[in-house]
Amino acid sequence: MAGFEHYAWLMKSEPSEVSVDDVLGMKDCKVGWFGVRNYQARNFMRDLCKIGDPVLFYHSSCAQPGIVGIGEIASEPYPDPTQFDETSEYFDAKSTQAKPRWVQVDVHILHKVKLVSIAELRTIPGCEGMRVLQKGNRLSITPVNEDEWKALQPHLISQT
DNA sequence: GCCAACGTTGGC
DNA sequence: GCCAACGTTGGC
Repeated sequence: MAGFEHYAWLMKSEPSEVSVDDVLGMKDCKVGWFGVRNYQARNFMRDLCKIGDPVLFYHSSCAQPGIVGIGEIASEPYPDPTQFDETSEYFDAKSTQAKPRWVQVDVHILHKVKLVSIAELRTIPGCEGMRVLQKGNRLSITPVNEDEWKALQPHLISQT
């Protein structure tokens, strides 16, 4: 993806699976982004996520979908262990230790923010183009460019 | 619960 | 390689 522009990442999680509070309760406030089974999303992690890239932590498929926290990419890509776990819903019989099909990165949560709901997000000038707002978007990881990131800043109110 | 949109699968 | 069928996602 030559010339592909990104600055930060928006990463979606269902709070019933892993919420921002769950991550804050984990060691070093860090979580492995397991369970991605979409090639485009995988490729973002494999090829483009860099340690230190800013992350918008987003809750999806819930009563109040939206941005709930700020974090950063905290590891290089590495094989997603759940692909080898026969008891996991993310098990992939076609994946091998020698040739893992799925990778993940660690995400470190820095702090929570006051919810920026998807409805509010749609109204922020400069954020209209965000992938997460596009019809039919289903990627769990989407790039956020620098202009979108800057446009968002006044709306990100830190919460402890 | 509805339903549009999308990715994946598999027969041909 | 085409494409219909199917399953999943996710906001509403």
